[in-house]
Amino acid sequence: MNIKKLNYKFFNQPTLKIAEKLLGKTIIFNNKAGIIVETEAYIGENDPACHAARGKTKRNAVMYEKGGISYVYLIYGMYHCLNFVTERKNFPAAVLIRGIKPIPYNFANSDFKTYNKKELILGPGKLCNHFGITREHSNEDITNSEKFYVIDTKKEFEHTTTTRIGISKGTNLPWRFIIDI
DNA sequence: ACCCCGATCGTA
DNA sequence: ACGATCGGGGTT
Repeated sequence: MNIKKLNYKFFNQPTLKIAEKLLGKTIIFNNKAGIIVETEAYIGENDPACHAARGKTKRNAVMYEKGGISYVYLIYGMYHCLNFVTERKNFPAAVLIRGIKPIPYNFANSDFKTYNKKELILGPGKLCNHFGITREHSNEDITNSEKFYVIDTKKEFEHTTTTRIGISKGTNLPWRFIIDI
C-alpha cells in the first residue's frame, strides 16, 4: 500500500502550523477513514482555553507528553473529543479535530477534490462517535500504530482562519482552521 | 463532601 | 434557547 504516516517530526512543529497542515490529511482508526476538514489549536499554560491553563492534572497529563500521541477526553458527560498532542515533552499543547469528511477505507490514500458539505461530519463529539473513539483511545502513539494514525500527504489546501468556538476564555485567538468548501 | 461548569449536540 | 449528563477540579 505504501502509506506514510505522520511522524514524530511532524508533531514537533509549532502547534499552529500543525493545526493548519493537518487539514486535508486522512485519519485512520480501526479500518475507518476520514479527511480532516477542521481543527483548533490549544497551546500551553498561558492559553486560557487550554486544559493545561491551571497546570498539570490527572486529566491533562497526556498533553505534557511528547508530540504524536492522542488525547481523548469526555465533555459534557456524554461526548468525546479527539486531540493530537504537539510539540516537545513538558510543553502542554494539542490540536483538536473538529470535522472530517468520511471516506471509504480502501480509498484512504487516493486523491480527492470536492467536499460536499452534506457529507461532512462537523463537531468533535460527532466525529468521535463516527470512529468509535473514546477515552480508552487516549495516550496512544499515533506515529507508531497500525490501527490509529494519520496519512502523510504533501498536498496543501485553501483554508480559512477564525477564532475558536465553544469556549468562554481565549475567544480572541484566531486558532481555528477550516478547509474552504 | 459539595458545588460548579465544561474544547457539545439534538431538539424546540 | 435550552436541557441532557457526569467527571474533573476547586473550595469548604
